[in-house]
Amino acid sequence: MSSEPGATPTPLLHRGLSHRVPDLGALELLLAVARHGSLGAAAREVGITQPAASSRIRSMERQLGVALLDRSPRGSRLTDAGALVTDWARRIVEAAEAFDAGAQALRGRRDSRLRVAASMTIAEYLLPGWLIALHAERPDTAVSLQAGNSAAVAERLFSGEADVGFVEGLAVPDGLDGVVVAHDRLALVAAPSHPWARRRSPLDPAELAATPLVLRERGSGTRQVLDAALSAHGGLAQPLLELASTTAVKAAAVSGAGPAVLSELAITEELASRRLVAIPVKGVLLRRDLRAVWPAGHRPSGPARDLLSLTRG
Amino acid sequence: MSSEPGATPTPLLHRGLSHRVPDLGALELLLAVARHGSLGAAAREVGITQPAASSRIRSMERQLGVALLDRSPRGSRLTDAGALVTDWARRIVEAAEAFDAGAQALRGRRDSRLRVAASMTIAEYLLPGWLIALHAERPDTAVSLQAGNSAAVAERLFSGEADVGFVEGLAVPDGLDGVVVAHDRLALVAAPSHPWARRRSPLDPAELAATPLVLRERGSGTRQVLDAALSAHGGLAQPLLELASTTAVKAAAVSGAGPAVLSELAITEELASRRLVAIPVKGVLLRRDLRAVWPAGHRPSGPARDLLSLTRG
DNA sequence: TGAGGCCATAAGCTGACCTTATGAGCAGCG
DNA sequence: CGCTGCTCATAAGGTCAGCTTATGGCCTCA
Repeated sequence: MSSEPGATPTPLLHRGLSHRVPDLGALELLLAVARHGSLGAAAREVGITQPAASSRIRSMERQLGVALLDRSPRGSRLTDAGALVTDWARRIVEAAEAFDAGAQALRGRRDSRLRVAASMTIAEYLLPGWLIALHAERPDTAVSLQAGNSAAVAERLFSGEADVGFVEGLAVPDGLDGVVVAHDRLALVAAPSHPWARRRSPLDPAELAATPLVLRERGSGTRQVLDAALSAHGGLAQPLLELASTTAVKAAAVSGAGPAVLSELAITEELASRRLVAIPVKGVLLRRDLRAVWPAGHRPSGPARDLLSLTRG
Repeated sequence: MSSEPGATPTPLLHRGLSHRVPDLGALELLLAVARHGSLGAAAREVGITQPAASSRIRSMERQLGVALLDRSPRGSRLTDAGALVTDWARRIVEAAEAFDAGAQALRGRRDSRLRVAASMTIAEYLLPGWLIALHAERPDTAVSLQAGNSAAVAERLFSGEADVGFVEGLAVPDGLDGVVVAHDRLALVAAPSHPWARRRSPLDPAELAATPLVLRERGSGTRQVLDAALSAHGGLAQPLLELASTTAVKAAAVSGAGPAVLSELAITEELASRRLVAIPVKGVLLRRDLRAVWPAGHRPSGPARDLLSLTRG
């Protein structure tokens, strides 16, 4: 059993998150206890027996090294630490709900009642939330999702493979009608250690254009918007790095490779924790519209309409 | 083994999230595969054998009903669906990292190198992110966290039980110095079905003051700010509901009980998915400062300084 | 053509988590 | 006072997911 004596500088702390964070089932159980004020009632809600719930919460307390519940013969209430842990747990569970909503749509069969085609950014950041909301209002709507670029979305709409599409970009593709459902601003960001992070005055667009950046590859939606916005200021400099995914660009920027331009949607987490810092730029509108689209003249009805009414009220 | 033919209209869909979402270990493994482009390399990173990784990813694909990887004798790459799933998975893992950072601080012993006392809102929403960032820069800083209201934070600082504190509120408690590290705006929100959600013009403060709201109990930070802001407009009406936690208020608002006033920090998720809608209010500044604080004259040094430099650059 | 990367399969072990059965503490009530 | 009904805890036993090791096939490159 790995009884090698020396070694392991950081003692056992590096066996991965999953050994330090309770699994989803335990977190759901904890939320249920918080709601009901009782282990037994929570157990019933999640479909296990009371002893199972008792033991599971107890091993979670052992794992975390923190007492979560005040148990009494009249029920169980969260301790102060327990309340905090429960709130953090709720965020994991919410992320898991979004994952689940997305995964179900991805698996969705062709006979789904609502077939959605969406661009990557929208599928990644916005759609799971919409699907959760849709499920809350119309629980029996089976949704299927296909992700692709604007051209692929348009094609699926024309061929009848999709009921409604979502695209990001400057204009509505030919032959489609659409409404704007959200906006996405592009932000210039850098690691906090970058000199620009300390600037007090907004950056000049020409200076931005002249500086090599970490970017998505040519042809991506983000890159197009940026190209267009900076064409009046001398055009984009040769990129510092060209990467294939938003995630890769983000990782490069966080690790200090250089400044990057990314969708606000992609970086809220990083900004909140100051892994990245936004750098204001003077007078350049790095904004793009996110639109719901459908074949011209065929305004969506039924489930597609339900979905749209969620996205834009 | 459940070989019943017909039946089950919603087949087994209600056994809880944890049966439909892969566990954290599997998600971490997937992220590692995405990074390395190889099951074997990913397995090494997370400390398991290659066959274990292979089988785990495969059962994840079975569970989700979606192919995640294109396997080849030269490695494995994400499919399109796999890329989406991986992005959604990353959000779960990030939430888990925040949970872990918070939980470690909560468990932290008194001999930790950095002892933090923070108000609930800050401990809940901001601190985990800061701790992740701190850990990235100073991996061996052991942090302990105690949560409480402003008075408790001040007390811990005076008694030397804490090295630095974080409070929300209108003013710095007596005897403490501080700097503003972030702002928190209070927002008026309601379920999308509420009439106010359809308003085009901003609400009049007097009308807001006159309407019964879902609120935290008297004495909470949020409530104080709201009271102060509306005292000039006739004072707050009798609350519709008075609840003990931010979460409970949020849940009530989402379920349509009535309009509520909540911290922006608490509702980003709900706004993004339109489970809640923000309602503009005319000319009332519902803003409060979030401050780092320390005993007057004893500017923080060492680890506390490191933490502060993360929160405000 | 052999070395070294990739992935898949098979057989066997372990441990986490479930169940059922039971007991003990506290409240309300006739 | 003792019954009923709620709470939580403990004990004993079964099941299954996920791990390991051992192996084999495919592809590339020197």
